[in-house]
Amino acid sequence: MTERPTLSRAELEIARVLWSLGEAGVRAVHDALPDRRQHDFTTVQTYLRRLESKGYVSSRLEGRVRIYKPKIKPRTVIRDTVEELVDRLFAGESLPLMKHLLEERPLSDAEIAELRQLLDEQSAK
Amino acid sequence: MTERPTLSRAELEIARVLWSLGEAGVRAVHDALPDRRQHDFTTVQTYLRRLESKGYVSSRLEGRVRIYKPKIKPRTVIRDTVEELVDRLFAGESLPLMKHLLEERPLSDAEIAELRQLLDEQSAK
DNA sequence: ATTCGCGGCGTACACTTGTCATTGAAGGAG
DNA sequence: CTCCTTCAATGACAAGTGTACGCCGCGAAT
Repeated sequence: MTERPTLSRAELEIARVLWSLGEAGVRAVHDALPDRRQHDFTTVQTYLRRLESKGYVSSRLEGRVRIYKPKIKPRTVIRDTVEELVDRLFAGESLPLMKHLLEERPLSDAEIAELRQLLDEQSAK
Repeated sequence: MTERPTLSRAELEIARVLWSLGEAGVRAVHDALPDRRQHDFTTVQTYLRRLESKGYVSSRLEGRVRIYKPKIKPRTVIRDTVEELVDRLFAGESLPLMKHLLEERPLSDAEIAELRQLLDEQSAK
């Protein structure tokens, strides 16, 4: 089993942005971060470097710019991260987390419909 | 707004155990931890001490044993923690997290029914 | 009394994380 | 050519985190 170190909170966000961009240099990632969480350019650079040393992304030098590319799929990272959260905060039960989400964060009708859909598929199996 | 420092992953689990016990000394918390995550007694003691200094629990000396008691409700901690996760890993959208949970972690029929129930209440409003 | 076992309390210590400052090369503006 | 902007590459550093160890005192067992 390939044991990768886990990602810190800040690194998770950088990873997410990189997934959404596909591939990108430091500047692009920096600019794509949500306003309320602006970091210094070099901070983002450090995160990306660490992401690489932890094995989550790869990079190549393109001209004078280093381009980073995700190496591990979102799915995988999300699975690991969520599993750990559920483990620690909900004793391994995912239902309470879902209930929390439903109660705490309002969903649009469309979203509710979508969830119903998914539930149907689940029980169909 | 009372700004409390956030809890680390390990501290979250200790907090969860303490909520489930209501009040407890170090030994009780230590013994209530899941097998796969046993820590040294004094490690648990340290976590509890830190939880207290971060303002999440209070304690009193009862005889020669220090009893810890949660000060912040699970609800609150869960809200903050989940919100941060959703923010960083899902750009603030909770639906993708729900979808992930549904796809990745199988639910029993009873649980599915319970969720349907909740969805109904949501859309009723 | 002496010795155990348990818990409290203080302290430690390496590793991780968040956050930059610096230094230096490379290209474009003038 | 010279200056300015833009990155890359490093180095740094304080705070946070995981994980104890050691000494001390108390009450129970010998």
